[in-house]
Order: sequence, then structure tokens, then C-alpha cells
Amino acid sequence: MYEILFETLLEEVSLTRDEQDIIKTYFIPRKLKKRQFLLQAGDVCNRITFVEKGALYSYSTDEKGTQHIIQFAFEGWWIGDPYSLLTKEPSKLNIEVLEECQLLQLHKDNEQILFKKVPAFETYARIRFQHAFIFLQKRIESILGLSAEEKYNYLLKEYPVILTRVPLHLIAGFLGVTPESLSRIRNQLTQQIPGKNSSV
Amino acid sequence: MYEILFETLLEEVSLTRDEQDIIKTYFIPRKLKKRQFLLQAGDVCNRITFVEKGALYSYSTDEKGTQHIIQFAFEGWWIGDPYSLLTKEPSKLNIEVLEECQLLQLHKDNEQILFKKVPAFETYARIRFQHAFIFLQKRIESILGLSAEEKYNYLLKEYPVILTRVPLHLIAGFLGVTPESLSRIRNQLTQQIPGKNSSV
DNA sequence: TAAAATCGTTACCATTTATCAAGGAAATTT
DNA sequence: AAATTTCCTTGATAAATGGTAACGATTTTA
Repeated sequence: MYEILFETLLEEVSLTRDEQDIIKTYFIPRKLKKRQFLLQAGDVCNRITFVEKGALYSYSTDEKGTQHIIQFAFEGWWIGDPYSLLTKEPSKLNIEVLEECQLLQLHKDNEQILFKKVPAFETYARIRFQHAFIFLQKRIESILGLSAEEKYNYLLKEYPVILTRVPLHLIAGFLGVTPESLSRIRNQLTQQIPGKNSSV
Repeated sequence: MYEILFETLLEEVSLTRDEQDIIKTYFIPRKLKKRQFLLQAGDVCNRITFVEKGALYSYSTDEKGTQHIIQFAFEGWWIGDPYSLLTKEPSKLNIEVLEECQLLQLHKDNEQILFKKVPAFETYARIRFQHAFIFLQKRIESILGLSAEEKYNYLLKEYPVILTRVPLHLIAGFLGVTPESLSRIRNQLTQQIPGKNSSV
């Protein structure tokens, strides 16, 4: 149940058995089925969620009904709405299940308690945000100036796992293009491959 | 010299006089003039930089020579290349001075030492990355699905300070549009304003 | 102060991407 | 198994944005 969590934590910090047991007591397991919501827009987010198994994604919906995909989350990833968590304002995000999930949730009050009891857990939190920040910075770099085709290729190269587990119209929402455009791009790409490199 | 730094830190965590003195000893002051580089692509970034006074920006340059603006930094902000800092790989970013700067730099080894000596400083680092993460998440949300005009209006509303201190072609690079497009957008907007709301 | 570089704008045309509409394949539900 | 929904694709057209070039205005440099 907590295998992936501690694998993930131990990649970044050292934790004694005792510390691991303390941490364990504050995480609450939760199962969700496909299409269920972990968070609905309008609710305040007050837990961070670790994915032991399954897949989810967070998104906002604009006036036209277009989904803007903020994040996907698979095994070993964290998901939540840090803005709502910080400000206590109602979230503008939905977090929805893509594949049946085994989750571990930590209430933000308990997170603060854990920071005190297990300083290494706060170190982990810092490192986690640091990584998440880098991830987003790279994503922004990939969004700025890249054409839709280049963005898709970037995803294909850097995060192929997303392509294999997420429907294309959500990937379109992640890249900021329409599903139709993404479909056309993929069509073009497959037509380029067949006979190796045409210029040889 | 360290006024803004401690103002900024004390907004998030408590620090005794002693702790403040310890922190002070690890930060190295540095002055840079307009157009000088804090970091050049190819160099490894091993310091984080706090801006006491002035303005800088970080960017990458693609094959076509287009600048992708990653970040601006003004008084009270941090700047660096966290990816290069983490991986020790040569940075792909340039960090250049926009307005003469008074900076405070912390070497990453000293940052680790500070985390041990002053735990509250690590707490601050966590909070800082948390805020930075939220900032980027909002930026991504604004980039996805928003038209160039909407992106500009978003910037105008949320970060007007940027508009007042940064040349327009850099703002274009920040929004991911060409300077020409941004110019056209601004032109359209000024033509809409004149007689209040035309539908009244 | 003269020369050079930077910055912002505009015009024209090309390209990319979105939008609207329709239809088929596959998965899910009944 | 039939019906429904979801997912992906394709075509035709419209809208948004980019690329190139040229022009002053301003700032910086010599």
C-alpha cells in the first residue's frame, strides 16, 4: 500500500524506520474509480494526494467549455491544487480519474505536523517543489515559440508515458491545441515515416 | 544592502537576529550593469541570486534566434537556472541585466549549509518554490487556450509592473508571440478605448 | 554632436491553427 | 447483442498569428 510512496521519498531523503512509521500514520488511503472526481471546481483543496496506482489529471474549463489540462499524474506523482491549498480559496480546477486509483492523501494540517516531527519530510517537500518547478519551467519553454507539431514531438520524446495512457483529446488540451489539429499533426507525422528518410 | 532580502524572508518565516547574521555571512553582494550577463548559456549555474535592486531576465534562444523569455526578476525576486543547479549540466539559459542591479548571491553548497544551520531557511526555500510553482501553473493556464490579446490583457492585469519596466519585444517573448503581433494587439486595444464603451 | 544601435510600429502576404460539421471505429453501458 | 457514448479522424472554410520589409523615434555609443 505504501511501497511507491516510500520508494519515492527515499530517492531524495533518508528516513529511519520510525520516521517512516510516523509518516505512514498521517496518510489516508483512498480508492477512486474511473471518471470519479478527486476535486471539483468550487471546493477548497486541503489535501495533497500521492498516486500509488492509477492515473488522474487536473484541468480548468474556460467559458467556451475548453479543457485546459494542467497536469497528469501517474504512479509516484503528486497532485492537488497548490493555489487553493495555500489561499484556502475555492479551487478552479477539477481533478478527475483516468484509471482506477489507489491514492494516499495528506491533510495540509498534518503536513505541517509532519514537517515538525520529521524534518527530512520538509526537505523532501522542498525538493519535490523544486523538481515540479523545473518541470513547469521546461514545459513553458516548450510551449513558447514551438509550433503545435514541435510541441507534440517534445512530449513524444520527453514524456512518452503520457501518450500511452492518455486519450488524445486530453493531450491536445495539455499542449494547448485543438484535438482536430493534433489529429492532423499525427497524420502528417505517420506519412513522413514510411520509407525511412526520403532524402537518402 | 540586505534590507529587501530580510523583508522578503520575514514575510514567510521567523528568524532571530543571530539567524539573520548567519544568513548574511553566506550571501555575496554583487553589482551588475545593464546588458551584463549573470549567467551565459553553456556555463553551469551554481548560485541562486536574490535581487536587492534592479531588473533582470532569463531566456533561451532557439535555432531561429528567437528569445524565449523564461522569467523576469525585480526587487525581492530570485533568479537562476534551477535545472542546471540541480543537474550540474551546462545551462541553456542566459540571464541578462535590464536595469543596473544590486544582487545577493548564495552558492548552492552554502545553501545546503544554511539549511542545516538555520532550519527556517529551508522552510523558506520550500515556501518559495511552492509560490514559484503556483506562479508557473497560473502562467501555463494563461498560455493554454488564451489568444495573444487575452494573454496580454492577463499580464496587464496581473503583473502590470512588468509592462512598465520591460521593453515590448521581451514581453512578446514572454507571452510567446512576435513583437509585431504584440504591437498590432496594443494598437487594436487603444483604438477600442477612446469613447468609453461603444455599446452604451 | 554625429553615428550607430535599439525599439516600436505598420503594411502586405504566407502560414498555421481554429472552427464547424460529419462520420466511423471502439469501448462502455444497458 | 443492441444502444449509447467516447474517441479519433477528415474536409472545407475562417480566423489568428507569423514572416519580411521598411520606416521613424529614441537611446546609446563613439
